[in-house]
Amino acid sequence: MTLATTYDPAAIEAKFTEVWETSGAYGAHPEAPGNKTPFTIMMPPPNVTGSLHMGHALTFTLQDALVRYQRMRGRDVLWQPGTDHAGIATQMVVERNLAAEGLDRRTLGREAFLKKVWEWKAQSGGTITRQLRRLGASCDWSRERFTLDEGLNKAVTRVFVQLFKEGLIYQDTRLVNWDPKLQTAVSDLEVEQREVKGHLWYLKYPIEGEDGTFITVATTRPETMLGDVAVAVHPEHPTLSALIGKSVRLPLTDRVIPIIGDTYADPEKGTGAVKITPAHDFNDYEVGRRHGLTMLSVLDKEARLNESVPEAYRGLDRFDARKRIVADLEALGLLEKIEPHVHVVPHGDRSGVVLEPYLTTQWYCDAPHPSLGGEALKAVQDGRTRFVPQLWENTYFSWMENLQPWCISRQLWWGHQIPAWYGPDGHVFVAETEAEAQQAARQHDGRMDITLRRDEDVLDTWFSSALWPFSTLGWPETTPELERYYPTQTLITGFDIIFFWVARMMMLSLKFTGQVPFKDIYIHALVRDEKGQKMSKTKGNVLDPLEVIDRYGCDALRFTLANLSTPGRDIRLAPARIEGGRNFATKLWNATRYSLMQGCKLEPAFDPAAAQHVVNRWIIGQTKTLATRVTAELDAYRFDLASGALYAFVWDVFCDWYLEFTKPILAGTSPEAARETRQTTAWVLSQVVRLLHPFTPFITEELWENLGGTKPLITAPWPDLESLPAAPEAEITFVQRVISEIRAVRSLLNVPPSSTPPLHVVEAPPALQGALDRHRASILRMARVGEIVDAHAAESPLPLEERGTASLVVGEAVLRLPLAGIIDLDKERTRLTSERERLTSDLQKTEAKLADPTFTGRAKPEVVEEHRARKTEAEATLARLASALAALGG
RNA sequence: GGGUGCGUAGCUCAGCGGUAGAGCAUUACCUUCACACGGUAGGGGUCCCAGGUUCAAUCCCUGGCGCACCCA
Repeated sequence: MTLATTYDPAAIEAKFTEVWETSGAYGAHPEAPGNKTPFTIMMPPPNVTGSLHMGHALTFTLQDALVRYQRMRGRDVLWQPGTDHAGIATQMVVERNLAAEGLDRRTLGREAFLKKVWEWKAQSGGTITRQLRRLGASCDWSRERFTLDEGLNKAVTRVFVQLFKEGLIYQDTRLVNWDPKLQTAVSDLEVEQREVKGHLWYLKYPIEGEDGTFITVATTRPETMLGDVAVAVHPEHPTLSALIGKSVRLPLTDRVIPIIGDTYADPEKGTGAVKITPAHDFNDYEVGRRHGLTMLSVLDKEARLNESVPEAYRGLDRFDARKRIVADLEALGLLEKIEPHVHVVPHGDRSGVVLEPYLTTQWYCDAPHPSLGGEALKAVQDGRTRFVPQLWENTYFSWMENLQPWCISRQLWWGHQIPAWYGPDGHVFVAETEAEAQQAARQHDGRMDITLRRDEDVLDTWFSSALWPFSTLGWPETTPELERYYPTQTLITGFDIIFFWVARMMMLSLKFTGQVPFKDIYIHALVRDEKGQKMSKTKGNVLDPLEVIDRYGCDALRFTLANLSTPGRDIRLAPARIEGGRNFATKLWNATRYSLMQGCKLEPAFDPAAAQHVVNRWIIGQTKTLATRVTAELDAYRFDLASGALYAFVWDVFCDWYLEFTKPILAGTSPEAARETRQTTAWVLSQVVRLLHPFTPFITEELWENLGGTKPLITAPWPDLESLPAAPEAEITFVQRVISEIRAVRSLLNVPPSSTPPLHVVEAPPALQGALDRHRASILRMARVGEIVDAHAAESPLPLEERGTASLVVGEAVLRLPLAGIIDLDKERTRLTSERERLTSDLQKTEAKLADPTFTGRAKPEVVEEHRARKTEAEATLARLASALAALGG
């Protein structure tokens, strides 16, 4: 079989994507596990209507690498795929589409609207999973789940009802973060605090009964003054505290509100007095509760002023109202001053609009409860679940230790509708089905026919994804999958959803299964552009993974992403980096193509432990070292180091040295050595493609097939080379150094590539002489040397200086390159002199250390020993250099 | 304001108590029979600054300075 001259990723990718999936290679096997240990990893479900971006490419590359690795190690792997309904995001898209047709969801009605969303899902829902296949994601697609499918819906309902029964889900009326654009409540996590340049308005409130005296309050939101119910000053404020107990007449209204004492008013800030608007500010809300103040809501769902305000302002948008109120106060002479002011303002992370603290009734989950957040915190503290890199546990801890009740209801239609029904008297019945709710209602009410109204709201999408690790496996049923694959081994995800998702999975998994959902949580970085900026469509700096795949190949992208995945550091991805990955793939392709051309073919009977030729024994030992290294790095989630080790091996060891060393053997006179070399080459390549397969699955599968692999590489066992002998290093290292030295000298002295001078051996102990003999052909070829001769036999009557000779000192060997008429003797002298200077300076440092009794006394013995050896070697090399220089009259 | 991480070659980053590394870029040479997406050789670094610990600090500690992110 021969390989195409040029590597064409597209054809290979299409072929194996198809072959792998249809062959069942991706599937988990609960029914016939044999003696395999399960390995489970949950795919963080992407938005069902989303499309693949570079962040996905990274996370799924790493997941797939881990999964392929574990599969090759003989685990029964379940990589559970699926998608998320992404409530707000999806509903927003569909509403936008409707708006383009001049429709809106309310005129359409709930049922018709949901039909539209399902249509949209049907239309765009397969996009991301198709794209994941192109990335090579080897998940068990036959088990794909969706957060709104029937089984998951059942799990969500079960969990909601049980938590409600335990009092861990409850309704409450309090301030929430309200998104006036989307007209829904959102959770604390969906709030983005943005710093904005605003103003501080100083408003003068007339003191009741004392004409001409005022108290001044500073506010960033003058429009809320219509909802003020008090003015607060610090009880120990030197001047203002005297006003406590008095009242002010609230301008623009006819209301009289009290001046109260509360430590919330900071004497150092603003004027020392603050207006209190409990229905529109989280801090004021607390003050209001402490003082039993009324909560006066002055905004409606769309953040327009409502009927509680004087008629002139009703219906005004909040920002129009601000201008109007400021103008009116100014006209009344009640605006003291305006200062520019930078402050943080909450924005909706989806809608981007300014959020309003808004008084509504919502459903809450008691996340801080010991049986939820408490357990989730403990599980990481006691190591049942481990973060990798570990530092992320601090992020997790700080969140878990300050948990707030989680607002789980959303005023949306796309999602899991809350299983709660209201009776005519407003009593709420929470049940898994309407029939059960009816029954409970009958008992409550005593009547047979009661019309129940279902709660219209849906649950936060993260509520359903929090159940993902077990709901996808069939819970609440006790399925074989749940028994076998839960708890899972590893979760791979980004740090941005530790709170949103990871923490909540921890809570609800522990609560409902009694076990942690995963043992390891591997947190990877964010992909940024080459300047370190977040990729975003508006900035126009996105790299589309699919375009990258088209251009460079999927393996190039995957390898590059894995290689850049340094723990704790973001990835700066530039096209030049991916080019590097592509070049690597091409290099591997060409090396294999060449090997195949040489007739290298996998020989099942080949025993690497029995190889004879030192070059082969060397590369086999190097391969063993590589396999050990890659395995260890993958076990430690060091995808960067594992891929880096493979890169260095393929390029610097296998291609640059081994293949070059084998050329004379293959062209040589010993058929036995040539045969062994062919088999060794094929064997090494077969190990390398296996070790690389998790990173670059497509090209390795293709190469493997061509090398003569019988069963698909995806199912091949992971290399275990522990029993092989270590590499004989010394001889090959010496030969490499000889070749490198000659090349360096030639380059420095501008010896033309076409000239092939002889190499004279002046001095060499028997072992090194033997090495020079054994590797003669390689040295001639790789260093472009004409012949290797004994210097003493070859001595010419002319002095060295006149002949023009370059000297090489390689360990215990001294070699010469006679370069008569070619080299510049001064240059050679300079070269040797600077070499001597460098060594002398090193030697002096080493000697100084050894002369220091505190060093020899306190340093570890092996370190001292190493310095002694260093000294001995430097002295010997210097002596040889000195005689070389002397020969040149230097 | 609280917290975390990062400052190492022109760029992007490894490394780590015992004489500084890679990739890319760059320079010179090479159409050497796998590969120019290549080969060979080279240049390039007060390892942010200042103290401290240590026989020994790029690495550990303290304090700065700068950058990024998270939380309030």
